[in-house]
Amino acid sequence: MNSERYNFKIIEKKWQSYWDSKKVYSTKIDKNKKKFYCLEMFPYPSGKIHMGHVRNYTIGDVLARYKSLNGFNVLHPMGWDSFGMPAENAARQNNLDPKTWTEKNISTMKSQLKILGLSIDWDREISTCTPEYYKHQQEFFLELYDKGLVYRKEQYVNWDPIDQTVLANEQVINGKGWRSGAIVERKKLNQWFFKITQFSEILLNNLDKLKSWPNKVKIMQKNWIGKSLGCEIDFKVESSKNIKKIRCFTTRPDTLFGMSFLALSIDHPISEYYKDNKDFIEFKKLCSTTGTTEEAIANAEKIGFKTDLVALNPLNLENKVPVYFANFVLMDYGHGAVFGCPAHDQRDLDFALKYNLGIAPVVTPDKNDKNFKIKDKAYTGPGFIFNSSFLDGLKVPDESIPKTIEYLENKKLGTKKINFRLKDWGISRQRYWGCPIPIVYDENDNPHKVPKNQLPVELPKINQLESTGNSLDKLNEWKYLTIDKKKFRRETDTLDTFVDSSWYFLRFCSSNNKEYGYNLDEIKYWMPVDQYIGGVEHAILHLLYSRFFMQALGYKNEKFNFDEPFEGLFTQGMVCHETYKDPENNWVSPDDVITKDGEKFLKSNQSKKIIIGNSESMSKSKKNTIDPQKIIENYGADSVRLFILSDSPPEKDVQWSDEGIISSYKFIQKLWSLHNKILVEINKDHSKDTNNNLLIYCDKFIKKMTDNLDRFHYNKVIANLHEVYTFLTKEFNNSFKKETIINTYSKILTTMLPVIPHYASECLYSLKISNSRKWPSYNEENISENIINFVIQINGKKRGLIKVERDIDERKLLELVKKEDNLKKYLEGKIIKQIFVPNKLINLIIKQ
RNA sequence: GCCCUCGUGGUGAAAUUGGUAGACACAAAGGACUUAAAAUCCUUGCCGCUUGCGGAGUGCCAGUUCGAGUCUGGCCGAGGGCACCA
Repeated sequence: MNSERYNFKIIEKKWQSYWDSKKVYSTKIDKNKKKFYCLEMFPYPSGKIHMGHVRNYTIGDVLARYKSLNGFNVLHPMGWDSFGMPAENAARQNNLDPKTWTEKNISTMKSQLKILGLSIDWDREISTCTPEYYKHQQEFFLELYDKGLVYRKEQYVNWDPIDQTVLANEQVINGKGWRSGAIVERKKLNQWFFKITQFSEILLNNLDKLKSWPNKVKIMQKNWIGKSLGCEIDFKVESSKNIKKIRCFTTRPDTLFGMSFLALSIDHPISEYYKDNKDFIEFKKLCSTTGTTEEAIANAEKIGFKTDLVALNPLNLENKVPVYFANFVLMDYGHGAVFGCPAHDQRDLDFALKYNLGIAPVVTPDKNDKNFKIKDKAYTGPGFIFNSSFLDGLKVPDESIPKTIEYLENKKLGTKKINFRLKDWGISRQRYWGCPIPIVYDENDNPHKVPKNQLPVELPKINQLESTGNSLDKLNEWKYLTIDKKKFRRETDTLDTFVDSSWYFLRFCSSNNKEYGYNLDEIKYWMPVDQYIGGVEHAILHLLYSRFFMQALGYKNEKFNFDEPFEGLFTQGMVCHETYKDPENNWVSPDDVITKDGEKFLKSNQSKKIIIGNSESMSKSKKNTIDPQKIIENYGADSVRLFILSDSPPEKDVQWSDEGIISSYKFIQKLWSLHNKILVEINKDHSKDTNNNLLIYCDKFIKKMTDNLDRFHYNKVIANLHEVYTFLTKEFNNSFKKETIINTYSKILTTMLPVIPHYASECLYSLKISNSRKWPSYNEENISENIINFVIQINGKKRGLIKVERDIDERKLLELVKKEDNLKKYLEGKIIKQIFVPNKLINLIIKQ
């Protein structure tokens, strides 16, 4: 009998080298098999893997292994999102080049991922910072250029003064750079753009097709694209200046009769007329102090600057209203001008109340209430138009908006217009460590494509980066070149790293294809990604850009047989840990904390008590991280996988706990001693089974495992494993035939393969059964037991539970109920109603 | 301010279509084994009276229903997202 402890160190290594040497997870096209493309968001090689990676890749690995057991041809690749700023920052700090730093990190992290026992096809590994990868990206850039989807324009950009780089709008968080945290400045630069707005409509509409995406993400993207249907209206202006009209965009033309002012953005062209006006300059200054982000301004006071202009209501020329500059109107949406209808827009109402402007309601919620009044809350709900001359009686909003637009168009007063909030994607970055843009400029500053045969434009090697700004721009021997005796200057900006990750899933389908970024046959077989798994922080940027890339690449020549890159999306929660501080308010790592008598102290100075803070997602800045490598070394990969899945559903945050990982480790040890007990039991070879409990339970168990794996309820999968352990420990006090044990137990072990692959492989191996690894099926008939617990309710309350035969009828059951001694006291009186749910419950309504 | 999501024991959570609330695990307490400790195993959601039984109970208040954690309305609280988007 083999009763020694389960030695994960030997066994995990053994199986990992077996999988490696046999290339078990390397994948090829097999048209006889259904494919499954399982992809986790590839990591940025920042140094070492963290628990977030462990969770992300464990979830993906469980799925990949499960699908593979179910007969799918599974593509499960991994790579490195290896361009980006941290490499530059680290290189500056350590006086080395970003390439060396990045390559070292990749090698560390790859070895760490390997000891997790992931079923990854490493033959397809890619790294975005290699010329083999970005060569194709440069080709795509030029393709998009030819298609008119790339353009250059001068624009105000978000300038990060610390990182000396430009940020996309999406990368500015509360007016600060998303990485450096510096307050963002406005600066005018020549920039390259991808014309993502060309696909606004399709990117919006396709969201409906994405049935297996979280609703939350779809709503975020929908809001981001921000389609609104409305109307452009030119307001005639009476003015001493040369101003004839002001164009506004509105989604509520039906409230025109309630107009009492017109408001302009401070950046509106008309502001030119006031640029020398001292009061206006003061006003502009005042606006800038309130900040530009919505949340800061949300509760800020609405303020305005009254001009000497007067605007005319196109539907009622008698109605002449003042024109203001106002802090709540944005220049980069619509035309930077709105008409104010205080009764039906809260901002307009706040503004009107401050400046004593008219508040005329034109929508009433109740058709008969013609005296509807507005106090301090604007009415934006449905209703009927009134006080509006020929518009009166129209139903809001279904009739009123289209009818008003129709009227305005007929009278040539306005034009129906669809507006999107989405802006084009600025892709230029003033950085060294990124993909070079394959463009050169002639002496007149006209851009030219770098010829295809000269691709890739390789990033020149640099020994030491300049302390700030773009080192590439200062590298004259690279920057200036001659083609056909003409002098050129290279584009020294590099591409936003979101470009790198916008097509990597295509590259994985044919990582080694030299001719082109992908091979169309491979794409047609593998794409789309069946399940994409990653953090919700990429809900908008990365996912939207990837969706755009598919549209852009497939655009016109329609090469792809799919619209959307990611069929299914799963966003996993974060890994959290308590935060610790010493009495001096410094963050303390869990490694430096010791527990004594239920209280925590600083390990190096045990008189210092630790202040325990909230559990927050693991981050270096709060020092509440746990190093996965150490945990794997101490407890094994299977224990870590088991724990990271066990406590919370994968889509929610999970708390890391030392007790939890120890408990998972112990559970595997317990499974192992049970396993050895079962091996002994098999050899006893009883001639027949004493009962059929094992068979019934096994089928029930497989059904539960199957259901829970299908629905991503991995925490319940772990619970099922605990249950089957408890069941088996009890059941093996009975005797079963060798055949029965092998049949059921090998199925049970097979279901463990996705979660704890090393352990389950070892157990199956020691059972000496054939190597065919197939997800077990279950017999639905076995699951329905013959004796069931029937719930007895009296007046809606559960009063008893009786064991009866399956499919018992109502009459028979009632007889049994009446015989039950402890139910008799509830049954005094007359049964006036009874509800019978077959095989479940009976509810007796009794009147006393 | 708007949009979305979520409120279940000391804690993380289960409860597929409305039908046995608290599976599974962590912590704590008690018990068993042991000379003792560790390890292991068992018991325990709350309140009330003697093992048993009874009562209340899924953020709060109503409603629908024979029956509500689950459905509807209102309120309170937490988290996430955002663009004052007209």
